[in-house]
Amino acid sequence: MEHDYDWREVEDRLYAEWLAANAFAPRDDGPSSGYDAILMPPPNVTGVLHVGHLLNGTLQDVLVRRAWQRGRCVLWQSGTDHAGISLQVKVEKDLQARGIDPSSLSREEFLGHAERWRDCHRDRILCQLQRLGICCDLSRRVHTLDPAYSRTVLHAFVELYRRGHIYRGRRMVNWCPVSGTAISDEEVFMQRRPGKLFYVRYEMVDAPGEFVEVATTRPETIPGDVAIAVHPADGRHANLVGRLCRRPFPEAPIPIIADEAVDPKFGTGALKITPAHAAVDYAVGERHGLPCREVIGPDGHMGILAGQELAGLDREEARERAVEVLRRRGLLSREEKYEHSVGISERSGVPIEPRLSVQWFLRYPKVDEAARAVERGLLRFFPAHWGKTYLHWLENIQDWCISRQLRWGHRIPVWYRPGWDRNDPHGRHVSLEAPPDGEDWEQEDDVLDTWFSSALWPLGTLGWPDGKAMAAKHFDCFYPTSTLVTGPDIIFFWVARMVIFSLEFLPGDASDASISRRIPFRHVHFTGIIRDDRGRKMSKSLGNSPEPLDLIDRHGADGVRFGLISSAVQGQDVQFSEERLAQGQHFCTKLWHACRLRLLQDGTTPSDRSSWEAIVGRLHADELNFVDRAILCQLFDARLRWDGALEFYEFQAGLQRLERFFRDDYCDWYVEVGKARRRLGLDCRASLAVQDLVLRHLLQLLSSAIPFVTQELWHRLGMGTERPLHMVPLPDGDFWNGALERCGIAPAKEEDVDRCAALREVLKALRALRTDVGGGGPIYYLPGTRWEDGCRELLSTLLGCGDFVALPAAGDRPVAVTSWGTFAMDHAANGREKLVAELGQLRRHVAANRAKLADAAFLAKAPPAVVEATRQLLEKNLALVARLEGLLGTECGRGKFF
RNA sequence: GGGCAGCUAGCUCAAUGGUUAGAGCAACUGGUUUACACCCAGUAGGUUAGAGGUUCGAAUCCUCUGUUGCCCACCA
Repeated sequence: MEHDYDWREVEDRLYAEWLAANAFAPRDDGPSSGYDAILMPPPNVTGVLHVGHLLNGTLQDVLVRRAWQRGRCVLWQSGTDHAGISLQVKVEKDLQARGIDPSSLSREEFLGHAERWRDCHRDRILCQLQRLGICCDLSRRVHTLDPAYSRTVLHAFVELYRRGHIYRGRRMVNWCPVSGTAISDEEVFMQRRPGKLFYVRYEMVDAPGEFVEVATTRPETIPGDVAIAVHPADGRHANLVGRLCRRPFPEAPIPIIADEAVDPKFGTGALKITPAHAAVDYAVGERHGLPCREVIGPDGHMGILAGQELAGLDREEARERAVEVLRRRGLLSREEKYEHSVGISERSGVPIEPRLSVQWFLRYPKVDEAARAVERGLLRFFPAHWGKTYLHWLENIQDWCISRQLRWGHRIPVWYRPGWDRNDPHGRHVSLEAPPDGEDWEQEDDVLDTWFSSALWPLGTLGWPDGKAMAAKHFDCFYPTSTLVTGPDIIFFWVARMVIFSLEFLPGDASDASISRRIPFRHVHFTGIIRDDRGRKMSKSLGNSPEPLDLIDRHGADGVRFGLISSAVQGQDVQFSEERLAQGQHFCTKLWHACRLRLLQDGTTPSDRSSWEAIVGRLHADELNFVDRAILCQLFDARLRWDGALEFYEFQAGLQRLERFFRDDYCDWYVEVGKARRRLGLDCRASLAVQDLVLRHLLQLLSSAIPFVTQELWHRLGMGTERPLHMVPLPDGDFWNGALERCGIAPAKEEDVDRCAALREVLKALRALRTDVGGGGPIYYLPGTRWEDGCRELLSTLLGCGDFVALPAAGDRPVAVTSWGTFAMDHAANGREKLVAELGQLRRHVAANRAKLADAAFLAKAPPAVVEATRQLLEKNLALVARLEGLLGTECGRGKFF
C-alpha cells in the first residue's frame, strides 16, 4: 500500500465507478426497510456555487448515505429553479452587450434567447456539486420550467383561483422601477439611509398669510398630495380641520382632515397625504374617500400629473427640483438631516416605489393548519426555535402578490375577452388550456413569482397532480419526504409556502393525522449561515467567499466535507476557516495510515475481513484481555452516540465522537498497546481481529461523512468489492449485542473501560514525570503500589523504559502520585515544589468534599448516587493526600514545606 | 419599537442542574524506537459578559443590565 493517500486519483475514479454502476438511483430490488426522500433545495440556474451549497450538500449526503446503509430505499430529489427575475436581468444584460435591445424583441423572441441562455447554465451547479461526491440521483432532476412541472404550476394556479384564494385587484404594491415589476414583501429589505426632512408650508386658502406646515422626506410627491391630515386629538391643529389649504404645485386647494394614523409627536404633527405613493397615505385616502393622483410612473420618472416643473424628471432629480421650487417660493421653512429606513428591492438594489397597480394576489389558505403542524410537533424544526419565527410570520400573514411584470416564468393561465373589463370575472377564462376560440382572447401578460413554483416543489417533483406520473414516481412511497435541509433565511420564501400549498392541495381534514400525511416533510434542519473570519456573510460583492472547487482541489472532497461538518454546530452560524478543511484532510490521511499499518501487520488474509461473520468468528472470549474488551465497548459507545446525534441533526457532535474514538482510543491507545504486546512477544491474533472489527465498523460509520477514502480503504483491506459502501448494510444493535456477548462483554459494562482509563492515567503521569526530570533512568515504585495483572510489563514497554525498581522511600526524588501508587525518578534538581502545589490543590479538594458530606441538606436532598460518588472521591483524594504527606513528612520535614 | 439567538482559554467552539468547566488551533517544551511530522508526548492558559435570585448544588434555570448578530414592523 502506498505511503501517501492520493485523493485526487481516488475521488475521480470512485465517483466515475459509482455513476457507471448507477449506484444512486432508488431501487426496489432488495430488502428494504422503508422509503426515505430528501428534497434538495433547487439552486437557481443563474446561481454560482458557494460554500453554503457545499455545507448543505454535504449534510444531505450524510443523511442519504446513512439511510441507504440502514437498508432504506432512498430518493434524493434534485433540480434547478428558473430564477425568474434574476435570470431575466442576466439575459437582458447579455443581449444589450451584444447590441440587441431586449424591449425590441417579441415575447417569443426574448424567450428563445432566455431558454438558450438557461440551457447553457442549466445543470452547471449540480455538476459542480458532484465534485463533493454527493450520491444524488441526477437522472430524476427537475427544472421548474419543464413542461410537466409547468403544468403542475398552472394547475395549482387554476385550482387556487377556482377555490377563491386567488384574486385580481388594484392594490398598493412594492414596485421595482428598475425591473419594472411588482415584487413581494419578502423581496424588500429595509436599509438605513441618510436623508433630509423638509418642512414645507401650505398656505390656507381662506386666510392668506396663514400656513400649515408639514414635514416630509419626499417633496417630489407633493403634486400627488390630495389632503393634509392631523391627529383628531391634536389641539394645535384643531382649528384647521375642515378647511382648505393650497398645494404648492401644481397649485390646487386640498382639504385638511383628521385621522388617527398621524403621529402628533413627529415633525409638525401634520402629514401630507399622497395616496398613490405611500401605503399609509393610501389607507387614509380610502377612509376619507380621497382621490389618487399618480405622479410617478412605472419607470420611476415623474408623470404628466406632476406638473410642468417636474414632469419627465427622474424621481431623484425631481426631489432636488421640488426643493428648489419650494425654496424659491418661500415655502420651505427649513430642512434637517434625517436618517430613515428605505425599502430596497432585493433584486436591483434601488429604493422600491410603493405603487398602486393591478396585480394578482393569493389569500393564503390553510394558515391555521400550517401553524398547527409546527405547534403540535407534526412538523419539527431543528433547531426548534425557528418555529417561533415561522409562527410569527403565519400570524401576521399578508396576501401574496404573485404576479410579475416579466416575461421569464410561468405565464399566468388567464385569458381576457377582448373589450371586456379585465376586472370582471365573467370576461375571463382561467384554465390550463386556452379558450377554444383562442385567437379572440388575450392572454394575461404577467408571469408568476418564481417562489410560487418553488412552493410546489415537493408535489411537482413527484408528479402531482397527474395520477399516472405520481404512480411512476412512487409518490405514495416518497411522500411526505423525511428531511428538508436548508437555510433559515428562506423560511418565509419557501418552507412555509411549501407547507401551505401541500396542505391545501392534498386531500384531507384538519385532524393531526391528516396534517401529518399532507405536510411535505417531517423534519426541517436549518443549517447555519457561513460567515467569514470577520463574521460577515459570504457574498459575491464583498469578495470574501472562497471558490468552492478550489477548496476541493486543495483539500479533497472528503477533507472539505469533514471540515465543514466539524465546523457546523447546530443552531450556530458557521465561521468559515480553511484551517478546518485542512484538518479534515489530515483526518483522512490519518485514517489511511491506520489502515496501512493494519496491512503491514501479518497474520491474516483479506478474506478474514470480508464479512462481519468472518471477523467475529476470529474473536474468542478467552483470548481477549481488558484492553481488547474496552476498545470494543468504546466503539459501541461511539456508534450509539453517532446514531443519537444524527437523530437530532447534530452532525458536528456525532462526527467529533467518532474522531475522538479513532484518534484517542484507537490510534493513540489501542494500537500502541498492540505494538507493545508484539514487542513482548505475546500472541496478537485476537488483537488483530479486534482491529479488523474496529476498522470495518469505523469505515462504515465514517463513509457517510467521507465516502471516498473509506470506500478506497474498504477495498484495500479486502472488506468487500461487490457493491458501493453505502449499499452495504450497517450492522444493527442486535448484531452488536450478540458480537459483544460472544467476546464476554456486556454492552453496558464499563469495568474494562475504567481499568484502561486507570492504566492510561498512570502512563500519562509517568510520561509527565519523565518530562519533568528531563531524561531516562530507572523508574522506581514505592511501597503500596498495586499492579494490575500483566500491566507492569505493558507499562514499561509503552514507556520504553526498563523494568520498574522497588524503592522503600523516595528521598528527595521527584515523584508522581497516581491512583495505583507513587513513582519516583532520579534527578539532580529539586522537583518538590510541584509536589507541594499538588498537595495544596488536593487538600482544597478534600476540604470541599468534606464540606459537602458534612452538609445535612446535601445528604438529604442530593440523589444517593451523587452522594456516593462524592464519598468515593473523598476517599481517593484522602489516599493521595496521605501518600503525599507521608512522603513530604518523613523525608523532607513537614516544617520545610508547610 | 417587537422578537430570536449569542457572549466560556489568545482564536474557533464543547459541556442530559451533579466529581476538580473540556477539545482543536495558536504559544511553549521535548521527541523521527519502521502506520502517520498531514505525527506523538508534555506544559501553560478560566472570576463561564456583569449583578441579583431559585437550588443541597448553577456555565446550565429565573429576573435585570451590558453587549454582538439576525429577523420582523416602522413616524411621514
